[in-house]
Amino acid sequence: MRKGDETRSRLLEVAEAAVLAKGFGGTSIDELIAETGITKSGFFYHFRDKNELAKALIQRYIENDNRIYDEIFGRARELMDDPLQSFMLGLKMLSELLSDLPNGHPGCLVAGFCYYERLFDREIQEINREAALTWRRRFRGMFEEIMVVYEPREPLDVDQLADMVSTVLEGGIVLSKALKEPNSLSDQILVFRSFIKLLFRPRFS
Amino acid sequence: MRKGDETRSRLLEVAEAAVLAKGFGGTSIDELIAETGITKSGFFYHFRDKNELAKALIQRYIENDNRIYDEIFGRARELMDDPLQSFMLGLKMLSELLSDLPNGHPGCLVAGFCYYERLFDREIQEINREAALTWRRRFRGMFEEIMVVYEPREPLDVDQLADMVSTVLEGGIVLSKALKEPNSLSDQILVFRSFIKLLFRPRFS
DNA sequence: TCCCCTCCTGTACCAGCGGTACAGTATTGT
DNA sequence: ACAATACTGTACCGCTGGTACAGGAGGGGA
Repeated sequence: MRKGDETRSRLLEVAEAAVLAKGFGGTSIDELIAETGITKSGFFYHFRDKNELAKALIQRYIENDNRIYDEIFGRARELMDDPLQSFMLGLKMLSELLSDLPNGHPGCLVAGFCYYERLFDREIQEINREAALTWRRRFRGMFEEIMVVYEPREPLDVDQLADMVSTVLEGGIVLSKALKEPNSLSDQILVFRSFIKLLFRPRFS
Repeated sequence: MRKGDETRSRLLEVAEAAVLAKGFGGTSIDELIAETGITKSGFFYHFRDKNELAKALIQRYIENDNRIYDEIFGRARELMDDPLQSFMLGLKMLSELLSDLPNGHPGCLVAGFCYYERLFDREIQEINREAALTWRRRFRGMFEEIMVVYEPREPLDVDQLADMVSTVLEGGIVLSKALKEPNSLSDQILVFRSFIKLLFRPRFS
C-alpha cells in the first residue's frame, strides 16, 4: 500500500506544478508520466481518468491551503490576546510569507478550476464551492470575535466582510500574475489590512 | 473587405462565449466553425493559428472593458462635481450594472489568460500586463483627484490603492464563480466602497 | 469584358491527445 | 506460498490543432 501512495503523490506533485503553469487543459498525461517516470497504464491504474486527477489535485490543494491558514492565524492567535490585534498580525504574517516566495504565488487551483466550469463535473464544482465556504466560515469566525470587542465604523455584513479576505487574495493573485509583479499580492493584503484598521478604529482616539 | 470582417467578428463572438465557459484549451476550433457555419479552412483564413485567435479575443475584450469603465465613471463624473462623490457613485453604478446581469459576470479574459501563462506567447502576456496597467492608471487618476480635496486617514500608496479596485473586481469574479453566488461580486464592490468612504471620511464629523 | 483580389470551400493528411482493453509481470504483505 | 498490489507493454480508437494546396464564387476596377 505504501509504494502506490508514493507514486500517486509524486504524480500529484508533478501535475500540480504543470497545471498551475499551463492550466489543466494544457497539461497532457503523456507529459506527466514522462516526468514521473511511469507508463500510461500506470497513470490509469492510479486515476480512472483526467477528471479524477483533477479531483485529487484540488482536494490536495485545499487541504494544504487550509493547513497554512490554520498555522498562520493559529500562531497569531497564540501571540495576541486581542482578536483584532491577532487578525492584524495574521494578515501581516500572511503578507510576509507571500512576499518571501521568490517567484510570487504559484496560483490558486480553486480559481483556476472555477474559471473552467464546463471542463469539470459537478462534484469538482461542489468541492470548489465548499472550499470558498470554508474560507468564509474561517474569517467570519474571526470577525465575529472582533465585533464582540470592537464596533465597526461602517455597518457591514459579516459574511461579505469575511469574503473580502478571499476576494483580496484571489484578486491579488490574478493582478500580480497579470502585472508580472509578484509583490502586488502581499501589497494588496496590506492595503486591506489598513482598511480593517480603519473599520475597527475606536471612535474617540 | 466588409464581408470578411463580419465573419471574423461573428467568430470572435462565438469564441469569447465558449472560452469564458470552458477555457481556451477546452474550446475546439471544430466547435467554433460548427456554430459559426464556416469551414476549417475558413477559420484558418482569418486566423493563422489558435494563438492569433487568442490575441484577437483579448484585444477585443480589453477594448470593450475599457469602453464600459469610460462610460460608467464618465457619467458619474458628469453627475457629481466632487471627485470623491463621483467615484463613490461610479462604484455604485458598477455594482448595480453587475448585479443586473442575470447569470453573473461572464468572467474576465485577462484573468483567464494570465492563469495559463505558458499556453500563450509573450505578446499576449504583454497585452495582458498593459491592460492591468491601464486599470491602474485609470483609478490612480481618480484617487489623485480625490486626494487634492480629501486627506486619507491611512497613508496608502496611490498605485496600490488603485490596484485594489482591480483586485476587488477580479477576486470578486473568482469568488462569485466558486461560490456560485452571482451577487457576491457586486456585494464585494460595495464593501470596498465602504472602505473608501472610511478612508476619506473628514477627520471631525 | 476581363482580370484580380477577397473570401472562402473541399479534400487529404499528420502528430499528439485522452481514453480503452487486456494480457502479462515484478514486488510486496500476510 | 499465495494473493493482492502496482505496475509494464502493446495495440487500438476518435478527436484536436495544424498544414498543404487546389479551386471557386463574387465584386470592383481597368
